[in-house]
Amino acid sequence: MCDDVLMATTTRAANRAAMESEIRRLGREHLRTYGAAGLSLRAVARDLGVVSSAVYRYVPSRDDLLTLLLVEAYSDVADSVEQAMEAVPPDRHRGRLRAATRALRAWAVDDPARWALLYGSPVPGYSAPAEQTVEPGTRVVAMLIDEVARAEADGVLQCRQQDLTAGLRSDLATIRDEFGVELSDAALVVATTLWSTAIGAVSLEVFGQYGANTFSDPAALFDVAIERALTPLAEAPRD
Amino acid sequence: MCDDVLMATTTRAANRAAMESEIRRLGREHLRTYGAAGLSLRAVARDLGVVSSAVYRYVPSRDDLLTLLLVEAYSDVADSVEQAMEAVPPDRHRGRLRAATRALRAWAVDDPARWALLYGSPVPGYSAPAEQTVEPGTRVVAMLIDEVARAEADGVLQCRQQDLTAGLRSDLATIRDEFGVELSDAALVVATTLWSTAIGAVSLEVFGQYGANTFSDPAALFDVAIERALTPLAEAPRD
DNA sequence: CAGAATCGAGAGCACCGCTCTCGTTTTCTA
DNA sequence: TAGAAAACGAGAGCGGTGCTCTCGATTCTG
Repeated sequence: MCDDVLMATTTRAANRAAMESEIRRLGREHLRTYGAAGLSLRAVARDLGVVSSAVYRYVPSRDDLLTLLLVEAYSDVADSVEQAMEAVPPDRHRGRLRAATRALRAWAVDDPARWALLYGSPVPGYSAPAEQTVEPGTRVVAMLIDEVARAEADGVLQCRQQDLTAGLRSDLATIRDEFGVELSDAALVVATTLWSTAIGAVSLEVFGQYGANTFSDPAALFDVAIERALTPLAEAPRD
Repeated sequence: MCDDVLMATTTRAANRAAMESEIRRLGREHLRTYGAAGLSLRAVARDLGVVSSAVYRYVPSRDDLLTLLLVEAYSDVADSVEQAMEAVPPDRHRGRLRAATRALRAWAVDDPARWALLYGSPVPGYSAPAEQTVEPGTRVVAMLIDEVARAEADGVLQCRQQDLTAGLRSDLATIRDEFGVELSDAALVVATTLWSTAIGAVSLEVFGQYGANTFSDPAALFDVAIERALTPLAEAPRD
């Protein structure tokens, strides 16, 4: 009896857990295959062998499933970047940044649809709930800023001060506070520019802007663009 | 009679022309409002005061309308960039490139949905026909490359040669041929990096990756990122 | 063990892209 | 200028979408 009750209890809960994880899995799969706007709950239901209305027991709406996958993707790419950075010694700032951007690109190339979900055009009619997406969504750029800050602290960042508008100065101050990090305006500009360049280069490649068969070695092109963005950082020995 | 015939003749043709331009206009409007994936021929038909099947007399399919708007957008942004560049004297290469990227950003900020159509995630299930989109789609980057090439020819481009892989060298050679322009590998890297940075910075801003109220002056941030990408170019007098 | 919560199925609503047919109107041509 | 041909708009229809509601059946719980 007790066993029965426990069985029964776990049966329900286990079924629910299995269902939810299966929906996520199929969601990822459909995202990969059909893209964000092509994500269809009915199709997921079909693959699940269940009628369309049934999935609404587990997922409030299509947009909520999208949010789920969005948060998951942000976390995945951030984990991937983090892992790549940590594989390089902490004092090799340039090497760590290089590894970070390479991991970013590799993740995107491996799953273009999820990259599109994160950094592509917003899905029409869908706006990601900030309270769920901001934290995982800022992890990557936070790591870049942090690394540049540590490079500056170590005195290996050589960049001439640019003329900045008062508005921009105050914006940069806000960001500094937000990420809780100490670095100069110039260093912060280096970090955000690196970020822009990386996002731009990856998106151009992944979204097919280079044309079908233009580059046989897009990774090499990506690297030289990143190296250009990294010029203010001194090369560490054996970097 | 002759008048009648002419009237009649023009009535048909004029009606068709008016219809087609109205569909384009409504297409642009819907694109702006609902995004690429939200572009619906039925909705256009409704706004046109006509039954849905009627618009198929003028547009073969939804995707063809999308292609139409895509080509139009590529041409618009290229025109805008071209105009901005031509407003700066031909010898001020850095100033011209600055003006070009600023025009690019201004165009995108003014119409984010069309920017998304050009440089955002591809619309699922839709792939732009290369024979129609490649030419207008490469105009902007062609202008950037051309300007950098002329800067190098004028001897105002100072960039140290990077180590490039053999594959990348041959890719760059292909591009040089494609655009029919003479410039060094290093200069071509400068140009493509500038392009990446510009696209990345604009997309980050327009797609809302900076967060809702992070930057009060995103144009200033864009400018400093571009200036960093433009460092290899000497400043012209009074630039 | 009975009441409550949960579940899957199914019908239904409004929307989508797209195709086909059917009268009407306009244009071309003999 | 009269008749053939082309173009046109309306409407019905097909299969797809997200999402809501109801209705029995199952499962949990007090």
